Amino acid sequence: MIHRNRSSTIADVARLAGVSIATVSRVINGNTPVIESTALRVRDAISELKFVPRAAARTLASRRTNTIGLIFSEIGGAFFPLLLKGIEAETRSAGYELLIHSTQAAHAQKRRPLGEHNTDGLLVFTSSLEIEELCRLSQINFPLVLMHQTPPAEMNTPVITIENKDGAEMLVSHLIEKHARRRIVYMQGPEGHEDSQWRERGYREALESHGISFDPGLVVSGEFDEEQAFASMRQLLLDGIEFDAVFSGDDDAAIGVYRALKMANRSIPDDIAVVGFDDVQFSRYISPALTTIRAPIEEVGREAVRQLIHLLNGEQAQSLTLMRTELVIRESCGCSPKEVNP
Amino acid sequence: MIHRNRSSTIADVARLAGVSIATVSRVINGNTPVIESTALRVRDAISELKFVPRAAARTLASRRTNTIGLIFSEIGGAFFPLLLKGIEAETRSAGYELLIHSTQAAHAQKRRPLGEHNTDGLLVFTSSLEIEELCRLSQINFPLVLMHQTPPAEMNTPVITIENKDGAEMLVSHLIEKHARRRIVYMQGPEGHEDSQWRERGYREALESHGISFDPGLVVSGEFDEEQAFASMRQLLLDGIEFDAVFSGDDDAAIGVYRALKMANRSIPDDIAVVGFDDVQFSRYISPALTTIRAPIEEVGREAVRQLIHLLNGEQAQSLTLMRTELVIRESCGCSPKEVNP
DNA sequence: GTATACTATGTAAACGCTTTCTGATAACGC
DNA sequence: GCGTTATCAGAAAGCGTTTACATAGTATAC
Repeated sequence: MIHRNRSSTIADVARLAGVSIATVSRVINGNTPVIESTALRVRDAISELKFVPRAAARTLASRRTNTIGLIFSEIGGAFFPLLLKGIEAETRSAGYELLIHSTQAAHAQKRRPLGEHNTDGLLVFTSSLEIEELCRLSQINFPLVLMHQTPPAEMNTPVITIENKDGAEMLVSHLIEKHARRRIVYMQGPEGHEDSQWRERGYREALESHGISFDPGLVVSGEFDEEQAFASMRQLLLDGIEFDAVFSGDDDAAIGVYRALKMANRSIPDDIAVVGFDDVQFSRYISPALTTIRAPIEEVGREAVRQLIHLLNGEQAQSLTLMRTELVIRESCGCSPKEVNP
Repeated sequence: MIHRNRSSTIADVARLAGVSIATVSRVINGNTPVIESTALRVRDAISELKFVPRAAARTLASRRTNTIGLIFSEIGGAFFPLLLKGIEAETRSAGYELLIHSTQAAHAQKRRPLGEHNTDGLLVFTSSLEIEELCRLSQINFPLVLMHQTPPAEMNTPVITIENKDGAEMLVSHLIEKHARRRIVYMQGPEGHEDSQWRERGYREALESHGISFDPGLVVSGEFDEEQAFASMRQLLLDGIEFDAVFSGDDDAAIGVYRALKMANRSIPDDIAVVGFDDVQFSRYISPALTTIRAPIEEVGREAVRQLIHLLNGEQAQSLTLMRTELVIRESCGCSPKEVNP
């Protein structure tokens, strides 16, 4: 067994190229001019020794980690891959590394959270970080960008989110205008969930602008969750509440609604129209295909990174970025299919 | 504007606690005994100053990054979130950080890849890293664990993968035994894809053990992709090839198969039974619900991390870990539904 | 031709920890 | 009581870079 020979350092390169380590550093970083002939010798030496600078040493000396941290609470959601994809791509092309962290219950306290000690800036998804820590970071002026979460009033942290209200309004208006629905159920997401609050606002505004009065009895809990939506829908049916459409809050909940309605032999969309929100992968495949709202999740990720990079460069960042949402009409609202779907 | 006051260092803590920095370090790392009364003073000082050690300085001094790298090629796939979830959770509970990297075309060369310089060990998913780099890392004895990819012969790198062959065999045997299918199409994945090769082997063995001779005309390209599967299936139908079942290679391809069959007015499963592989989220929701194979993806991720940790601890790792797969019977094979699905 | 201003490179001091070596004190055996 | 061994804590030497400062050499100005 050969000992793992300590890999080469900048000093080895300097020796081989016959220059000082400072010059090697300059060639690598390209921030100070080095005469081409010298640079060439250095580059040759680098590739001959397969030299790769140690990230830790650079960080220690330069006080920049070259790393962005991402904090989120759940990997589960169907949109997470898209978000991550956008973040990863943009982080990459900005020349940063990406450190990720979920704050699932179990290990929360065990780990040192991401922060000044190992990242240059942080991307925080919804409420995955305690307000307290958020404030601390904000106070020490640590670069921070929030996604789908408005910061406490005194913090001036950039936020990227989607047009929840507009999306919901489009959906509900479509049900009212094109399908003459008047008694539309809204299923709320988890308590205090910002996306849900905005969607509810859009729902209300759509009702209002069409002269339909708001009926609190039509707002139930769906929790953005199939099972909870199923239970709430059954209850609604058992209670004999009358309604002709359901805005399920999100696509996951729509599945629960479908199950409950089918079990009760209500036809979708003839008896009850159903619409979701998110346009996750399965939405086009369920039967009838789900009318929903598509949000540019990947773009949310990219934009969040861009704003963070602005902050890292000491530039001004946009304090609120709202991404446009888009109505995706399929069959569950009562429109006719445009294509064959399984 | 207040200057961002340089955050406190180990020296500040030492001063406040009236000890040397060495003692502070020992209290933090807990690897050398420190008398309790002293330790207490140090801990108080740490929390008073809100001291958090700089990762870079620790890494530089200790030559351990405390970080695991994950390399993959595509975030897209439906199983990626599960894999990541397993990896994240296990990494976390082992006390490591997780650095992720995708090798999507565009930025591949632009970035310094993950490696010795910024991680302690690497998790590599399928063929996301060039063989060359893989060999280099292996040669310098860098801790490496592969997922769903067998290493080149001379490398002795641990591999975690799933029982592709057994799964395929279960599926095909089920079609033969329970549904009396004899002419079963197999749709291959991408050229050289290991999962696909094993699935094909399972397919063949199932045929053989039931006395059905292998017909190369029933093996077509599906590429694990909806569109490609759709095209291949249409071609098969146009060519008038006779078959009574399709093993689509994976669930994505099954969607394409569904579309082609419906378009040709062939009933699933009465005319043609269809089975997939992976059990992604939509499989239970499409109609008819897809019979498929479920693999413990999350567990693959966890196990990969565990093996890597073994390596990091200088212990022996298992060279091959095969995760058991499970037959999920729904309707598309011809079995009757057990529950109401949308 | 000397004074001046650049330019390209070298020197050496950080950066903030871990860890080896060493010393002081206390505990122990006899 | 003295020598020996444990135990705890400090001093100081790195770890491998970046970068402020110094210097030598060259071009520019007069």
